[in-house]
Amino acid sequence: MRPITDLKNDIRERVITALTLAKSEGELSFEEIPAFAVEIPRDPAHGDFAVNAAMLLAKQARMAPRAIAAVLLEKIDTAGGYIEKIDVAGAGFLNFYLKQDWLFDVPRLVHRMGGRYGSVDTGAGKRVQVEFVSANPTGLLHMGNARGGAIGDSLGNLLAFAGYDVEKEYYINDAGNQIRLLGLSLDARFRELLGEDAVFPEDGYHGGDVKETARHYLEEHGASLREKDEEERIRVLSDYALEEKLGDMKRVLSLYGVEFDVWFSERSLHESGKVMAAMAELKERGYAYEDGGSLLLKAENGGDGKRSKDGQRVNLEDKDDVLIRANGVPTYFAADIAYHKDKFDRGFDKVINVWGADHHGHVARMKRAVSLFGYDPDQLVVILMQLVKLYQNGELVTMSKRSGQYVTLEDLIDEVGYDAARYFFVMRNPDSPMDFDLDLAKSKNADNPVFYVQYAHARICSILRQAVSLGYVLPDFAAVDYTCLTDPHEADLMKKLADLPEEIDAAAELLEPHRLCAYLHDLASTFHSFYNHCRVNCDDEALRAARLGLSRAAAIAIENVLTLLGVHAPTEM
RNA sequence: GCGCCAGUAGCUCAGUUGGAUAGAGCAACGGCCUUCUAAGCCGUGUGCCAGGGGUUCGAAUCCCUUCUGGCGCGCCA
Repeated sequence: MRPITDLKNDIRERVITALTLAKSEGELSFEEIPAFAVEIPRDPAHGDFAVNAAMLLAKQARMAPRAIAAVLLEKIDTAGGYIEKIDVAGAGFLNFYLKQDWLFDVPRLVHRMGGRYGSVDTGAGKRVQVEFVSANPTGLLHMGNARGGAIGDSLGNLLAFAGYDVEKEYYINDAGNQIRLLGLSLDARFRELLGEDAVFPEDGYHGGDVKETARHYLEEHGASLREKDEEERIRVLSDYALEEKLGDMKRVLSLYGVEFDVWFSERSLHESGKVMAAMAELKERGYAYEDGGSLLLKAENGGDGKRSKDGQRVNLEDKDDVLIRANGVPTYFAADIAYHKDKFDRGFDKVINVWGADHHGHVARMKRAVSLFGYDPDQLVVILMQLVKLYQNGELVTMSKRSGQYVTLEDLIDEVGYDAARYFFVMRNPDSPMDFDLDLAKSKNADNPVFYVQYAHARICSILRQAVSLGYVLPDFAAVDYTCLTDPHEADLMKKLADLPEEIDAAAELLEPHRLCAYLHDLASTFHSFYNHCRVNCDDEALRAARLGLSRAAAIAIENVLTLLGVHAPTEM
């Protein structure tokens, strides 16, 4: 049930009927009806809905847009009663002014649907996978992961609310060189702890967390590992670290309100033979070839391995990519190909990856790889997040795994709180680089927009408590008569509430959860304004019931959206 | 060199997938609580939407181009 969509469709039908009629009566001449828009004008003075059909038709019909609009104005059937009037305005807009009756159904609809209000069925049960965070288990979760976590989790919730069947997945990079390097780093720390003069690997992980892990292993299992050979030590220590670090990541992500449906292990792809099987298939299909013991993926444009003078790649389409090295070890690219093939083999209609912008060079290759297995590359969508820069005391905080100096997600949650962290990250368009001012975020003041929204919710809860404490009996809000809500502030709030399903639909289709924050701010603002102009707990019983119901409906909408964002809706502040 | 992303008010950013007079928060100033939460409301002003071309009834939005910044272009992941 979507009031605004229903109204738009109805207006659209009436305009199409009028166009057809005008054509058959010879008043307008055109081949086909253009794809015109029925939209809500920014300026309320331009009516409730505006139609731009006349402008789009001008060339075909060889008439001035306003003249066309004037014809349509005569032809549009306004029977049915909800159209107050139609005007021709501006360059040829048809502005529809509606009677307000439809608005009074909105609060009732909100109360009937409750926690489901705003949900739509656009997704029609299609299966969507959202993969995000997927941080390397060699370190701690950092600001980039925090941004990805907020965006990915909210996006997953949003898509589910829009009717998709959603799975959230975390890809564990538990194979490859980095894990070996982690093992070497751990081994060095382990032996240091035992008083040996261990050589720390050149590119090793210097983070204090690695030392901690080595110490934990020693405390738990003793020093006997020292007697084993190096490969054994590395294997045991890296396995131990993986378990510990993954457990810790799950703990922190849980603090952050992020839970995954599936934790998918890269290593399992290798061990099950899926990586090699995918490579064999590429070779069979003629997309890959062997060269000196290694396997290469043929480039799209012939693949002569062309490079510019400075030795750098000319462009992605011209260069063959290595899949399996001469020593038989598959590259990360090979594993990722197998991983994405596996995703689609699992039957998802759409696969969404949330990646850092530093991986953007990988996107085109991955889409192509997917297409080589016969899947539609458009079904793979990669959301690239620009990087997060941390500032403290006005200076850039550099983050480096090598140096081991970075602010972790857990630090952030401790300092700014769970709600603010989630909201702050999802609020911004992923395309924009983000400067995160730690001092600003730490200062728990009203600068943070999440408080503004939460305050509206808490305020409404307080009003309802007040009503009860005054001895008012709260009616069934789904059955209240709202026709007494004639103040413009009340109309604005009902309209804003009616808009939620449209916002959900748009945000889900565009994969842009940050739109929800903009909507929340608008809704909260509209409510605050209403609150300051209309006394809710007034003496008039009918008006009071309607205003309480309207307020409560606003609280439901706020809570529903905050829940999608993984943010609490406090009942008092 | 090639590619991706960005450039909008003093600052941080939106901008409903091409609509009418470009918006919000912060910051500044002035009003509003002896009745529902002042973390709020109301009011005051600020823009060569980076520059230049083009597309059309209409462009911050689409195309081309220049400039600036970020990020990539590996038998790392």
